[in-house]
Amino acid sequence: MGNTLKPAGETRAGDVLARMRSDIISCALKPGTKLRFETLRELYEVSFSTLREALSRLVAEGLVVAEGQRGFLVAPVSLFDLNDLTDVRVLVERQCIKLAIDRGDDRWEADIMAAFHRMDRLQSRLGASYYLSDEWATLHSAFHLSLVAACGSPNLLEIRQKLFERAHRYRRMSSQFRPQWRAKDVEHKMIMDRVIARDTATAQDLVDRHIRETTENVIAHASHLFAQGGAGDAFRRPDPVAAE
Amino acid sequence: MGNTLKPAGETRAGDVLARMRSDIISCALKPGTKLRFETLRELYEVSFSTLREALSRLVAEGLVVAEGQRGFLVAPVSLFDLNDLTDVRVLVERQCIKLAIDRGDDRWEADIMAAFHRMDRLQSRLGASYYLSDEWATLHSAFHLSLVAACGSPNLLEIRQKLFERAHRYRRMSSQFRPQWRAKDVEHKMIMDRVIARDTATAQDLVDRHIRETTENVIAHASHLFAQGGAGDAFRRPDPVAAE
DNA sequence: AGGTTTGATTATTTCGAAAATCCGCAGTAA
DNA sequence: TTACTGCGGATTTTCGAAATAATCAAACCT
Repeated sequence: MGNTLKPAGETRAGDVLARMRSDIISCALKPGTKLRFETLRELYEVSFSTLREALSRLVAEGLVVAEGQRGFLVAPVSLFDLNDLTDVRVLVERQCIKLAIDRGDDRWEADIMAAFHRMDRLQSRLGASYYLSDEWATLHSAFHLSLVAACGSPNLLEIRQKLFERAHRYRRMSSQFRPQWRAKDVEHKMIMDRVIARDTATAQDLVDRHIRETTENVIAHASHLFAQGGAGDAFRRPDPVAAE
Repeated sequence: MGNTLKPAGETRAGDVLARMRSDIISCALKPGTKLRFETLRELYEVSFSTLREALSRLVAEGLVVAEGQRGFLVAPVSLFDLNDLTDVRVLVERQCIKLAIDRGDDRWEADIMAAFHRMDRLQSRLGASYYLSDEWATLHSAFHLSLVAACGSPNLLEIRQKLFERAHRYRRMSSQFRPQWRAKDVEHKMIMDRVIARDTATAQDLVDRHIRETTENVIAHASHLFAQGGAGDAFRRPDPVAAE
């Protein structure tokens, strides 16, 4: 049991994967742009094979799409996709909440409170613009995961996590414009309370609203970014996205 | 608008992907087997890079799991995974059915009947052992897809399709032993009738039972194939979410 | 003897060049 | 003009070898 702890020992592909994911979510790589290998090779300082590896994994996460043998593309954003994504997330999250409340134990409750506390403390420390911090995003993700971690379904959790990551990009697009995140603080606390009180129906409804209201916020403040022509880009004109 | 204009132009990686998927589903590559590159390179007659490409995509489909920097593994099967998979499929399929019935048009109804007819005719032609045929499996898959094709949610359909593929491997494991598929014929017809009649609740229940009964059948006849050692707590580890 | 380190062996990951493919454009014919 | 065909440049995909990491076993220390 010598090396159970190796957070530093990461593969090069894993490193590039993480950097590209971050760049895509932060829109440093804009939605819809073509990903040319030569350009990426300079940008991330790796070879073709390593890039291909990272690209393949990002395709699996839905952040990159493969265009046959015509290369790769940053997954486009659209109003349609955002709404669809939201509906699927609500379906999955409601089920996760239900199962977690049915199956969760004391340890699970404690983990939720710990995750909330960490997120809450960092919020206080960072002040008004916490929602721009990558560190807060991580704790926010961990909090929502802790709520459903006890659901007992690895398959559901994996699906949920992928959807969460994709939604994260949309959230980020709006948060850089106008922060309407103030109300989210209390919402998180309310959700935690109802979950730990094992009030399934109310907890589900709160999470449902939590997700849908965030989506509406994004649509209100950032939808101009993905109305096909609007986004300015330094490289090429965005291709009209194939309908299906 | 026809984007189905390239059936011949396939990449080498795509070809290997298809062959490996087929071999995994048919259990020619047994669950839990370590996939050594050198072996695979001889078996499929391609190079490391091409293999890696195919492997990556199979990981995305859940038919192969990656073990850090310790190579790849055919995704193990277990009673736990089968039950979990079934529950998630029921959740997703019920929602798909509901949405499709809400949103489907005449064209959708016609497509369902066409898909059923093709499946039904092939069944008659092949006789008693139709369920072993790859061609029938394709038509069966197409029939179930046609039922939900009008649901209007690309994200949900993509998730559904991946789950369907994984379940296919389990179905195949039992069908090679003892065929209990006789009743499925009438079930398919009943489901089609209730869907086209827009009887949402009944259609959902029928599909629900259709899936769960198949799972029970698999457990009854093939579970001895995946009772490897103890409980499957060491199976399928996706991305560890960085807590800190 | 038990447990740990060292070193050889095996397997995976990464690399950059070579082959295959795609895209745009010019030239030709209807 | 409009549509078809064949070249030239650019991009992706594939290849096999070299570098990196993991595995196993024998030797070493306690």
